[in-house]
Amino acid sequence: MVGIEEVAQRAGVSPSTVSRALRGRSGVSDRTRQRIAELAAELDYSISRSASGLATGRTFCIGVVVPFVWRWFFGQIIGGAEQVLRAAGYDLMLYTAGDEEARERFFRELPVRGRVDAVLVLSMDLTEQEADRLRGLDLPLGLVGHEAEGFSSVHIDDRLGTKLAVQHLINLGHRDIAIIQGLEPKPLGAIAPIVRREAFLRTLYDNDIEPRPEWMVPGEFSISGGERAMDRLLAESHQPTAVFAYADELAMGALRSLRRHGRSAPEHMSIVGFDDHEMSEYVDLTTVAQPVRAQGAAAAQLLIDQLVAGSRQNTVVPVPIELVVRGSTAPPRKTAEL
Amino acid sequence: MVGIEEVAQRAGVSPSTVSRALRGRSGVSDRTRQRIAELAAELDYSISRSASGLATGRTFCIGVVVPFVWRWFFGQIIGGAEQVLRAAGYDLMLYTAGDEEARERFFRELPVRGRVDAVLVLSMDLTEQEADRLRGLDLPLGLVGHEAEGFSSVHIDDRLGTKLAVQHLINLGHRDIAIIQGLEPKPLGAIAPIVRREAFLRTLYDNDIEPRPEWMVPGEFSISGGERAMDRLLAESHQPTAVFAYADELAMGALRSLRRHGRSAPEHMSIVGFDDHEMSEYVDLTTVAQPVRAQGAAAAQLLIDQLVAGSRQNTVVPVPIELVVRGSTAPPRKTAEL
DNA sequence: TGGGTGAACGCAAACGCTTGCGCACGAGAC
DNA sequence: GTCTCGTGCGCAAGCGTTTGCGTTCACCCA
Repeated sequence: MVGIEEVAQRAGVSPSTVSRALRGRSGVSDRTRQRIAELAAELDYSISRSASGLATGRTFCIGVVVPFVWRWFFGQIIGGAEQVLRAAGYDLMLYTAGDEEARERFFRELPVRGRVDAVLVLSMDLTEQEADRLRGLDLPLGLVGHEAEGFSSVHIDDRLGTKLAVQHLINLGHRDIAIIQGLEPKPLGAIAPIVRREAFLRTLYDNDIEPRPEWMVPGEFSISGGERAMDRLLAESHQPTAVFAYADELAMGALRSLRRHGRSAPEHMSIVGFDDHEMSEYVDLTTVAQPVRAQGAAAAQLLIDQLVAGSRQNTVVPVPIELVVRGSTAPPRKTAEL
Repeated sequence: MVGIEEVAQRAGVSPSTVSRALRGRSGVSDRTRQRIAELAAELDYSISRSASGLATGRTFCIGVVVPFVWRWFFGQIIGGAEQVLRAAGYDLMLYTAGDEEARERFFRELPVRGRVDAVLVLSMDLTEQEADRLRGLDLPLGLVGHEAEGFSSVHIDDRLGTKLAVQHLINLGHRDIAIIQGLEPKPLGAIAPIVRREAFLRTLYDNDIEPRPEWMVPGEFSISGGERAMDRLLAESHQPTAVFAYADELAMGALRSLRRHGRSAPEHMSIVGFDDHEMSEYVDLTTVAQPVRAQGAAAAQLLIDQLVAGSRQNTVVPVPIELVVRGSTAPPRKTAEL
């Protein structure tokens, strides 16, 4: 492994000059700089990140905390973020904190300490304690999904999205509308489920529809979670004519359950999801589309901006959403009771 | 940020002793060690990774190189790997090298240099040059998907998997079988497409079936890629009764195309995929199942083993596969020409 | 009682890079 | 010809840990 010393010797200059030349600092003549750059390339010199980090206090690394890597949604965001970070010369360090144990451990040990220059948190509703722990790092912080004090953030309007979806159902003539909610509102859950649930209720009220508690079922965040949720709905004596699902994956599970019970959408029941998952077009699901990759990219950019500016100014970027009407929603059958 | 010096002062010992105590080195009395541990916890001391890395030459970081983060398949593998790495005290640094530009850049700049203790490459067919570049790092190397000199690896038997799938179709009575191949065999592509294609041909030959070139269509690795591929097949004057798709995502696209053309599987055409994607059960797709998360975990473990042993011994772990028969395959219609 | 032994710990030199400061030198201004 | 100033560069002191080696001290055995 060739070090800065060797490059310096070959170039006939001191290590300081090599350092300055390579980092683009002033105080080096163009001729020398050029020569050093060539020499470095020729020798395949690569700076020691540890040494550089020790000397400067910067790691050129961004920590990204995510509940699950293997969800399409998160993969997209990470992909978007990575592209921006890479372009800015930063590496991405991945931390998953899906289950409670991993999460507790992450915030206790805070393995990002001294490893990263900024932290990006994806779609996790942080407890005040967790947020504080991160704020204590004194690093630029980013958040995708909602807002929090001390964080730059990028997020959609969950309230509006929910309203778009539910109002769409109502406009089609539905009044018997169920919701498959996200995770149970636990302290460790995401905040979006709560917001969407409230917006769901509000939209019903605004249309003089009385919600029925038995039509508000929780759904674990997965296809099979959605399937089980729909199973429960179908087990009710009186069934809704439409369902709003917290996420497309839940909606897909609902569709599967429907099919297993010999029903289909939208003939027997209309279903609308949220996210516009890659597969949603495939299964012809009406949904609320949000740009996913772009959110990751935008959040990463906010952090980079802070890092290059050296300032700590938190920004909030709203993200547009859109109702995409596909084949899973239609007016209710006259003979809804089948 | 409290450093080792402060812990040392408060404990009334030298930094050396603190270092030894915290790293579990011998030469520290149990009483002192205990005291230091408590003090470190109390002060929320966190070691400077840069400094430690500089002194030891180890980063406790593993680089993971992946073509795309947002594919379900890779997300799963990364998730599996992360869990193992985290448990062993390593962090995960993510590098995506999906398109040619990113890939070329990655192998030229080799940003992992001096940043990681080992490198894990996921499902990328490395050119000899690329593999050499990595070998030049003189670090433990891991590979998921196939084997390569100088790498520990974890992979399935693509040949066998393909044979299982195609033979299944033949056993059902199909003789007019098409293949939707993976990426065109480019230098930068994966090696699996080539292997599966060859195994496909061999299985046909072994059953005295003559392959038809017009029934071997390429498919870009995505749902819409599969859709376009099936469009091409359906445009042929003489059509196959069954299709083997390189991956489930391609198969799903094929199903979509089929439906768009007013056909369906398995009535008009049988379709079998590869991977057992999360969604495959949902769309009732017959496929070759491989454990995905487990492969990531196993590969990570191979690297950890090398790192703790300090030796450089490459191991190859074969991974079992299994044909999962679902509803997308059936015997051909008598009136295949519809 | 003296010498040997091992445990517990401190000293100081790395590790490889960065950067404030100082020096030399040439170019201009007077 | 002196003075000033700016440019280009080297010196050396960090940055926070680790670790080989040396020292101290208590203890044991001859």
